[in-house]
Amino acid sequence: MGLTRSEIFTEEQNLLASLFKAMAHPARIAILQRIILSNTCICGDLVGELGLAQATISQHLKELKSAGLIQGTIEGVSVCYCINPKIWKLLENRLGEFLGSYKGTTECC
Amino acid sequence: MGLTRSEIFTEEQNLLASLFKAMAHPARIAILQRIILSNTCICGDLVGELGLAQATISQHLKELKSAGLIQGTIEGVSVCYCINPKIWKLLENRLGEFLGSYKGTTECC
DNA sequence: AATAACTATCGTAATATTGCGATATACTTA
DNA sequence: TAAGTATATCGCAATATTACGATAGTTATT
Repeated sequence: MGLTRSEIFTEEQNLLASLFKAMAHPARIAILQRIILSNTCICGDLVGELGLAQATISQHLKELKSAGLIQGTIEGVSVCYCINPKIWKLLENRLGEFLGSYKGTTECC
Repeated sequence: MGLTRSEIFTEEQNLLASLFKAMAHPARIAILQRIILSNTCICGDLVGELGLAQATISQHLKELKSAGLIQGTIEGVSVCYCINPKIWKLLENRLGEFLGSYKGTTECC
């Protein structure tokens, strides 16, 4: 008990859910917004700006990275993160498809 | 500790995160897909189709409902759920804005 | 009124997430 | 090589999520 039964769902359902999950925290939304805003990649700036501990920021970055939403490259002593364009495009497509599949035409409840 | 610090984020960030969170489970994606597919609302059909216990389905429906994504009306002995068009539109707009704010023009990392 | 059918809620166990201090690791510079 | 800077990881505590059996509540049918 207490464990998501991924095996009973389709790959599409699991994929969508995992992408949503990666973005299901305000700190991670904030991080993504910040990365998008300053097109050029940032890193430890986030710690000062978001008001969360360094360990916490690092953990959120790790989650975004393992979901594939961002990528990081070591740049000297710091790490430069940026959006992963490939996954971002995929996200736009799948999400657009999913949300667009509802045509709010017929009233129901 | 162990509690999301919503107060340090913007309303927009918290809103997006909460909507994502509501959809961050394959069962809830499946439920939404099923509701969208059979335009007319369903209910206990989900229990038989998804392979999760009735209590579990009910819990997921409650989460989708409290996030505003779906709405339910009592129809005799059963409950009829359907998409909440207002929130769905809002979701489409906000998400489109958010995802579209990234223009994958300049290479970075 | 009694029974059946459907859904919601309660209680509980297992697992996951969130946040942070402390520490480890990696690179740079003096 | 030593010190400094930046990031990742470990370990832990608090809280949240997931799943389900049991049970309660509600409406329909007999």
